[in-house]
Amino acid sequence: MSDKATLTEKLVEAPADYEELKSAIAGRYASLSRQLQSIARFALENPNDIALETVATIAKRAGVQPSSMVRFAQTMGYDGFTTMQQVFRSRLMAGAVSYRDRIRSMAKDRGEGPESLLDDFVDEGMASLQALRDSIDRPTIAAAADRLVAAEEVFLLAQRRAFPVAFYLAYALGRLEKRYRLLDGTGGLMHQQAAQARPSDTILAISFTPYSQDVIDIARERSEAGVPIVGITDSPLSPLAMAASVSFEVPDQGDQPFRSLVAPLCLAQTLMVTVGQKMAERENNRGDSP
Amino acid sequence: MSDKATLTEKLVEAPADYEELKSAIAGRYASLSRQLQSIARFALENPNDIALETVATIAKRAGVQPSSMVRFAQTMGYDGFTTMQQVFRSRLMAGAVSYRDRIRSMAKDRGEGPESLLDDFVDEGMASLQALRDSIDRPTIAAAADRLVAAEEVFLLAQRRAFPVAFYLAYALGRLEKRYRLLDGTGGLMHQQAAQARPSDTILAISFTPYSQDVIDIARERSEAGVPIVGITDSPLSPLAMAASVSFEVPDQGDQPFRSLVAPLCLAQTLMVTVGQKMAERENNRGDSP
DNA sequence: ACTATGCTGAAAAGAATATTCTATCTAGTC
DNA sequence: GACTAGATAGAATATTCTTTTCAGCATAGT
Repeated sequence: MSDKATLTEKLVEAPADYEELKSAIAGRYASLSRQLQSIARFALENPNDIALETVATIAKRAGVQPSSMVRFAQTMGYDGFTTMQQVFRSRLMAGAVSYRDRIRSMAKDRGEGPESLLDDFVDEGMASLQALRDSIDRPTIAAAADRLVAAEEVFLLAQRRAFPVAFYLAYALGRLEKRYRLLDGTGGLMHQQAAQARPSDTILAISFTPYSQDVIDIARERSEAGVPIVGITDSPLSPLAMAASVSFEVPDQGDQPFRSLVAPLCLAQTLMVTVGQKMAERENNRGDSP
Repeated sequence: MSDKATLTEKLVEAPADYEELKSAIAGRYASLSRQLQSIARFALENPNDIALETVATIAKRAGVQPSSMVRFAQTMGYDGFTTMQQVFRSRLMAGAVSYRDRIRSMAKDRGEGPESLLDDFVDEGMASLQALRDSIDRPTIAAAADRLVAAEEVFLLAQRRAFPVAFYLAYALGRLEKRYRLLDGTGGLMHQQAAQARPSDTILAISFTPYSQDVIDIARERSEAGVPIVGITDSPLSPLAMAASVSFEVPDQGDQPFRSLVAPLCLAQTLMVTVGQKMAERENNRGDSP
């Protein structure tokens, strides 16, 4: 008779807090049935719903039957849905407390050191985004996007710290089906690669202090050869800004150990979506009046 | 007879959010009966209890009868306790979700809705930073940093959209004078490169939906070979999280055209600075007691 | 192709909960 | 000191929610 553990199997002990539950779900995910997997995903993505709503409501929202929710809870080792819900509720309470603390410390007028580095960098990132919003000229974005759309090919040029931005741009341009070349300098061929850029192309160059000599040299040289340059840099006085026909100056926050790329990447994202829109428009016009 | 509105008086309209309710209670406090006053005090002091517990439980904790709780809710203009409880529940959620809305309304306070895409993406970036702050477990950062410091070499593994993060990490590790290898897959040698990772090393892998098959395969394989894996991904259910010994789940905001890297990069920055600190500590200790 | 096993969905049973009702109590007033 | 209006406690009721059950269905293995 003891083998009749088919239903309400409590082979597993029930996780007592949310962190445990999360890893328990992750660990057993693969062995769950398809529907139970979808419930698992829903639970991890909407923990607040699980905490506050009733089984019927949650089930509807997740597109399953209430009984399946109960089954899920039992599979995870709880004796019913209600028991599992407690875990989600305590998570909510713990979060609310720390949230309040955060408000309190913010209200303390920053006279207080944050509790962890993460808070520092989140604050810093938010500040640099605000600065970006305030300093970037909207028409410049449109102008740069126009240049990129008009270009036959887009050459992406960046080194060191700025390189991730160029790579992100390459990824985006690829998805937009825009021709591009990422000048990565493999095999020391960067100058040769760059030399292929013609006036019908556009170079999108990114560089921050300390400016990469290669990037600056290439930008200057190609600019003189008549190739339009769109620059993303950190000061209107940077040599890149000088060489560029259109340039963005992303304010650079202070002297952190490793400067953040948050602002430049946000700008890059905006630029790419703008390019995408303009390409679509152009496509439409071409279709309308051929 | 119409004057028999003595009970269930709905003379007052029910406050719709917690702030309103709070001031409504404060305003009418003096005119409440003694017991209702004590309930009012309890409610404002233990809003979490009101949100999550049952009437019976709350009543016992507050030292009154359940019916008194109902009467209190009705006095405040709700048609029952349950209705009032909703307000307390949404307060609890407000702390956890919808930073979007909060930021939007902050922007609205400044007078204006978003005029350009840039404003949209700045908002979005800030929201994802907030979500990052709330969802990342601080001890996990320390654990991951310890692993990285202890590693003989750090192998960086990422593809496509996640690659900029790996590159940024490479840049930072280089500056920290920590040995690393960036698995860039040049010449299709990624698997071979990765195969060199030994248990004394650590692989730092980054992958977001849609997960790169190569990254997942390598992480799984090396994990089985005993190499510690630190993962940065977007869900506890991602195959990368499963294979990793320590993993971060960076909440992924909705369905933007090109997903932002703001949050992962902020996390990467935090992780690198933490590693730097721990390396310095270690160095000091070694100097102190040789 | 067939059987066995496990999963899913609908609905009914069962448990818990909120709300209402009435008798009782308290405080203020004549 | 009795009376009245309002508030309270406790039990009864009605409602809502969770859980179980069972039949049908899909899946995988023989």
